[in-house]
Amino acid sequence: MTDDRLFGPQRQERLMDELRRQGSIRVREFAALLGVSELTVRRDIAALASQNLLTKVHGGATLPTDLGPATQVRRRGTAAPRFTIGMVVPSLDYYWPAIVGGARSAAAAQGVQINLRGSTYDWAEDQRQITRLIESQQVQGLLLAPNLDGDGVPEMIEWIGNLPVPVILIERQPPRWTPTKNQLEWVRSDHALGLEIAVRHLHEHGHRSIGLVLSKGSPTSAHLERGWELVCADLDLSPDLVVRESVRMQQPGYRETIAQLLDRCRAAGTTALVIHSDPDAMSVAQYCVERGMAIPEDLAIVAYDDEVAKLAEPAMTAVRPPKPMVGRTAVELMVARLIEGRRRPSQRILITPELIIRDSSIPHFQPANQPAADSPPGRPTTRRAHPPVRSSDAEGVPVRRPG
Amino acid sequence: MTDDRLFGPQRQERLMDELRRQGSIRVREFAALLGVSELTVRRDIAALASQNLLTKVHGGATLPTDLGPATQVRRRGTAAPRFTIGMVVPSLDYYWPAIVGGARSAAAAQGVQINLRGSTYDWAEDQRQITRLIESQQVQGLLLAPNLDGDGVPEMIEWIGNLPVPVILIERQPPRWTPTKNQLEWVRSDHALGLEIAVRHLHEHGHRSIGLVLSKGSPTSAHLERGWELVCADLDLSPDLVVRESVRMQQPGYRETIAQLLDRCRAAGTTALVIHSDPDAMSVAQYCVERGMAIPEDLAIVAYDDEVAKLAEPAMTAVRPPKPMVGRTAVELMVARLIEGRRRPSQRILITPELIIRDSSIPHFQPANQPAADSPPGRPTTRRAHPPVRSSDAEGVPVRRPG
DNA sequence: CCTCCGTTGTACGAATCTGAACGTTTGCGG
DNA sequence: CCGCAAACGTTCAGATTCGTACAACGGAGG
Repeated sequence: MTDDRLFGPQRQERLMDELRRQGSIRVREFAALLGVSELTVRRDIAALASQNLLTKVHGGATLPTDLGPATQVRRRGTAAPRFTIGMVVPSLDYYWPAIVGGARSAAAAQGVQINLRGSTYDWAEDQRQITRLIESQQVQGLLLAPNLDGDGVPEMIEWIGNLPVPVILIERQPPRWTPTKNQLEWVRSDHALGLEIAVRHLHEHGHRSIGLVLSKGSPTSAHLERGWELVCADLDLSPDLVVRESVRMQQPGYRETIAQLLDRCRAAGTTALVIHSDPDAMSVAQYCVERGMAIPEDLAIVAYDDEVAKLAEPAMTAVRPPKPMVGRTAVELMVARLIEGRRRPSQRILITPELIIRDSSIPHFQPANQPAADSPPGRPTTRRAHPPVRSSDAEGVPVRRPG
Repeated sequence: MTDDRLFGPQRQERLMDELRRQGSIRVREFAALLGVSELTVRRDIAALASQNLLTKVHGGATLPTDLGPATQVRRRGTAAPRFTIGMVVPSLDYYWPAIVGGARSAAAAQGVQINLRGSTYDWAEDQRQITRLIESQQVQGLLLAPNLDGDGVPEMIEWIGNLPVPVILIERQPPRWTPTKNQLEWVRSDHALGLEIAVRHLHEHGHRSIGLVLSKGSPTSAHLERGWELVCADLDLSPDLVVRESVRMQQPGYRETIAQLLDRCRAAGTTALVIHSDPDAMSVAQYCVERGMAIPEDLAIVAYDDEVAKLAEPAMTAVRPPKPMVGRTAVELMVARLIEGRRRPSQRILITPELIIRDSSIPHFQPANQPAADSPPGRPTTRRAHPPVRSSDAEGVPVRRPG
């Protein structure tokens, strides 16, 4: 509670800060913001302009631009400078719609536009789409999700890094170091951690032999497998029971695969499974029910991914990758990048998936609260400000941030 | 405790302390606070300003900044929700002021307040400060940087995770998984990558035997060492020449340490060093100059950290950790967390350091004279080479195991 | 006890910062 | 092309702050 008034240099620093954030400043607004006269703001702007730290324009100031003086400061009311961001995702009907949705909603909030292209998991096709977007001259930035599993990754990264617009990878992680001036930025779900959360959830409820079913060919699998190894080592579990076959219904021979899986479980005394892709998990659950196995009691299941898990019977406990948040964060990061330019340090962001506890992992019980069966070590009995979220509360209603 | 009168140096220390806490000082207020005359305060400020410890401004003083000095503000009258964020950092006079500065400026822009506490690298003291902040009931969130090197880390993490307000760690990375409903969030500089950038810079300019000097006891060292191992493996360099002794001037016996270091360099044919902490790097550089070694030509040096590197002679090439950005990002993340509540998925953010190329790593370009004497086969041109990048070695990108 | 010297406090003119007024310029719409 | 409204910047005035000049205070040493 000192004094609201700032020193001149502080004011100027603040102004530059706002400028870097917003891309432009209007004299009137900034004067009101700081509670100083407009004249003072103009004086500050003049001083900063004389050092080439900003460009004076009628109505305010903008970041100094190499491309000649900017047009005109945005009028009040418009939320932000308008950009168009290109987005190329490998699929428009699986996994990605939620990410695109998050990106769109963030774009709307930021006053920018998304130019979406569906591609495939093939790099050549990606390249085609990207080239087309660039050549259209309509996009100032790109959100990409190329497949980084195959060969030629360094070449891909270099090609991407040399595009004339900033790029942010979504749900992809390039090599540690990229041969570009600014390291390539990315935003992705931390699937390894998501898997770990699932396994620890099962472990906390007494399961000591846990298996993992992976969908072959998904870029996610690699992360899941890594998380699997780490968590098994930490919890002293055997990491051996891993199946790398899709057990989805459409898959030919899926029943045999499931049968073999269950045999292995029986042999190893395994009481819980984490299954990648909730349709696969549902497939296993249904098979079990047909065979007379009770789902949480005889075999606990946690699905990885939460597209349809809540529709299953019983409703599936599932790890929900933060897809909308990935899209949203990528857009916000891109807007910041576009506004602040290449001097902004690059960021790499991991977002944590969420465990949605439903009925396939722990027995459904009545409101009368009973602590988990046998609680392994590390039960923080401290005060919980907010109780953990149970299934019913996860309606699938996306949380939209205000603004 | 003592008599109410302080001696000059004590007063100045107090002033610096207040300055680091508040980001700025007003002569009138500080004079009233200490019960001395304003003139005395001005004299103190003038003295400190002459040592570049602060920047004198009309009405008081601010922390020194690169350009147009100043930082913090308090915004008023706008509709943004008001929060107060507690911040506990282990030191107020080394490394952290820049982070605090970034946090303050972001806080100003977001219309929130920072309640800063200086602590030590000792957990008990941290705990005391944190408890005090919580009990004051004045903070809605906490930015913490506890020392995670010693024992009892799981307990610390759990204690932190059960605080009644959200927490974000800055420049610290807790274990992969934390036993809280929402995984603990953090924002930190990617020092490992920063080191890699430094090494690759040297590698690009022809150096094939590179050494590393680490400051013992710094939390940063572990990250640097990790980056060192990774980059050496990638570039096929020997990772053996690592010194873990401070070579700073104050250090007793630093000259012997440097002498031994240079002996090892000579023996191994090492032509370049990365040295943690720019004062240490300057110390080595000065020693070399005294011994008649030319700095970029006979031994290239990249300093890690960029507090004073630009003041050296020759000006030091340095890796600059993105400290202000770390502070800023943490505040922005906290504000988002406070607005959106605990349903917002947690994020972990890595920010890339920046390589500031000055004169200690590549020969200063001279227009008329000879090209660089007989430096290693690097080109003084600015064209960027494209060093090889191995594909699947990135941290977090697992190698798929057969069977 | 006295003097020397460094530090601190008071006084006051100079310098700086800020804001209001007002004539001039710029941008925008008809 | 013209006119209006907003934005700009020069000028002046009020308030605050700065720093030199000089006096007062207190400890160290002779």
